[in-house]
Amino acid sequence: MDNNKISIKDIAKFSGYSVSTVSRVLNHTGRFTEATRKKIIKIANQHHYRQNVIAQGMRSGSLSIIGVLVPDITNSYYASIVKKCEQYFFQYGYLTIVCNTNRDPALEQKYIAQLGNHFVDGLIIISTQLTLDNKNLNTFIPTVFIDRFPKSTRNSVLISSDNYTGAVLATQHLLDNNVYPVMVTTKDNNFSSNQKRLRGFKDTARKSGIVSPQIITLSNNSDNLENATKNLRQLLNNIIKKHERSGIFAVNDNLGVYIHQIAMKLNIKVPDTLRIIGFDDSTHAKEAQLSTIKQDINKLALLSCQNLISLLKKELISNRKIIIPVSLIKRQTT
Amino acid sequence: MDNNKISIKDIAKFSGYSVSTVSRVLNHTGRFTEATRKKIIKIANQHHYRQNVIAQGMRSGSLSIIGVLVPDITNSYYASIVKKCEQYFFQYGYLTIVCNTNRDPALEQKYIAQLGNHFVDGLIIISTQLTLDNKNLNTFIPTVFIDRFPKSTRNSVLISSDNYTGAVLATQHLLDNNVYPVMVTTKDNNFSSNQKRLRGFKDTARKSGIVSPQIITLSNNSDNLENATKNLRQLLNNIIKKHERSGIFAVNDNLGVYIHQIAMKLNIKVPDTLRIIGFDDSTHAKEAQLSTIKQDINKLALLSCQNLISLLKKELISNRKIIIPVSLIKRQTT
DNA sequence: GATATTTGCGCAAACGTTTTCGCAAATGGA
DNA sequence: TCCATTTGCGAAAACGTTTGCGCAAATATC
Repeated sequence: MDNNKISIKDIAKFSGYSVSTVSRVLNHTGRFTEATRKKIIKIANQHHYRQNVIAQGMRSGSLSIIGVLVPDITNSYYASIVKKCEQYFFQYGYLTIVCNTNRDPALEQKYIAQLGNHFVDGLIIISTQLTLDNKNLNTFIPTVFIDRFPKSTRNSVLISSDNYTGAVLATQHLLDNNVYPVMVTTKDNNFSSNQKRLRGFKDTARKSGIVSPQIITLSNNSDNLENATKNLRQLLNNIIKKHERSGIFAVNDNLGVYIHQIAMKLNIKVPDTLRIIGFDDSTHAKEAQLSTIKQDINKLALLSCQNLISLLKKELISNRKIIIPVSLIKRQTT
Repeated sequence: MDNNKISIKDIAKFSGYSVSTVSRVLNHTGRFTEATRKKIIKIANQHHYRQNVIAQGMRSGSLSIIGVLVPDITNSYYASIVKKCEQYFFQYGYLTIVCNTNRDPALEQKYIAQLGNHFVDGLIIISTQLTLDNKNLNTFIPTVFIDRFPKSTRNSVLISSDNYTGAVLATQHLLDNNVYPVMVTTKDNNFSSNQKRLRGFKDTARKSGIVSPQIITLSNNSDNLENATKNLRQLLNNIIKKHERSGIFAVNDNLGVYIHQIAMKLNIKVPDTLRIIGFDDSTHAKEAQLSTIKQDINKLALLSCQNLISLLKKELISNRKIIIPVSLIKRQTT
């Protein structure tokens, strides 16, 4: 029985034609008679011939694969991006290798090193490192960085949402609600996106006359919120004691939803006593009816894909740092 | 400047050694002096040599890639499985190509055909087709099918949760609550998993004396729940009018959570007037405090990976159809 | 010091394609 | 009928590895 090891050579042998003719027929290039085409195709089908992309890649120098690195595909934000990318690239003839870096810089490096061995034509990276050690990126693989950028890059495009303006919108929204704004964030604030959100909050609060805007940094990262619960209860109680009308700007929706839940457990009325706004517009936020700043994930993903394709085609790229507008979504928590 | 096109040949030239010696040094195989090793490694590093997996694949016949097909990576159930698989396979030296089949059988076929061209060593498939047309699977790629199985398979392992028993547990739980059980499902019920859940419900309800158990099939699939809202409102009202204490067994958590939300909007008290139980134990269910049947996703994914690796190693596999136990999770909706 | 063994390394083939070049046969134009 | 062009197809090289084989030099054995 012929299992899957039928090559173009075998077909050449069986059909009596040469390897080159078989190749031309199979690729519909060059010259051949309709008669030979039929014979060759027939034999190829009979033997369940499958083209060997490895050998093709050997010749062309490419496997037509794109690598996508995300911290954790279980997170709906990353999942959405990965899905869009995968579907977009498939239309352009690329398959997508997905890597969960698990917020581990060393693992991220491993993946990049591995993918750098001529596996992929291009990369989409949502990095977990503040300064991406680009030792492994010096193979100059065309790369689109989303949200978090390495210090210096070559052959790449940087894309992110407008985190600063988003924070301004959120803070201003709280101020417009006539509440005292407090920002709650996590230790992950070495991410450039989080830093921009902090800055937007501070600037806006100061502009409204608050001299030293209050920022609460929880000790744990956003994955491990449970551990921060005790702190959070105290903090929430403190906040509502201090200002009779206060509003929390949570650095992301996960945190915002979590704060909302704790407030409910503490019988703190939202939005009457406490207002809450998040950032991201995740599915969680939708379900919890959390006000938030909406990132245009579709646009983000689409632009990432388009720019990567442009990089691959070596087209001229005018704007190598793209900022995508965000918008305020008012829901029940403000 | 040497970009990323440095081959083992170039290093041979630069170092004065032969290609074979360079290869042996780089792979730490065969014989060579420490001195030559140092020289070669140095030159390789200087020129940023990266091994070419395509050429290696050419020789070995494999790229060490696994393909994972899921309907939609945005769904947390599939995302969890993909993540586990990807991480497991990476430890074993495999990268993972992820494909969103988008519940489109034709697209699924396209992916399988593409991956069949010697791209992958093995496949994990959560199919969207009732009967998987295995024309493209006759390349005998080792495959693990999760949840939904094709009619006939070769070189594959089938794995799913115990959907039947899960449905029995859910239904019995409602009966134990002394409520009249109604099952709500969607048009996706051509999936073998859903069919098993239906059967489990019917059997259990009948056993309790209900002659013709009530099953409501919503017209739209689980992605498009909004369109079913109007129906659902009427249905819920009908149900609670008919039986003073009723309980809904939703075929999956998405649907269960959705029903819960609508019930709240209709001011139907849950669990007092209406009890609800879902299936899957998704994150949504946790957040909504929905009672549910918990699938052991970790075990499911782990066994899938282990069995695929076994298939790849051509190990003897005793059990080619694996059923994973489920358990009842009682929360606030029952 | 002669023989046997080990060591270090090079040669060349092979993996499955695609593509350039060239040649013979077929076709066209007068 | 003769020459020019077109057509169909084959030979061979190339892509970057790995690896079996062999050979000379180095080392060990007595």
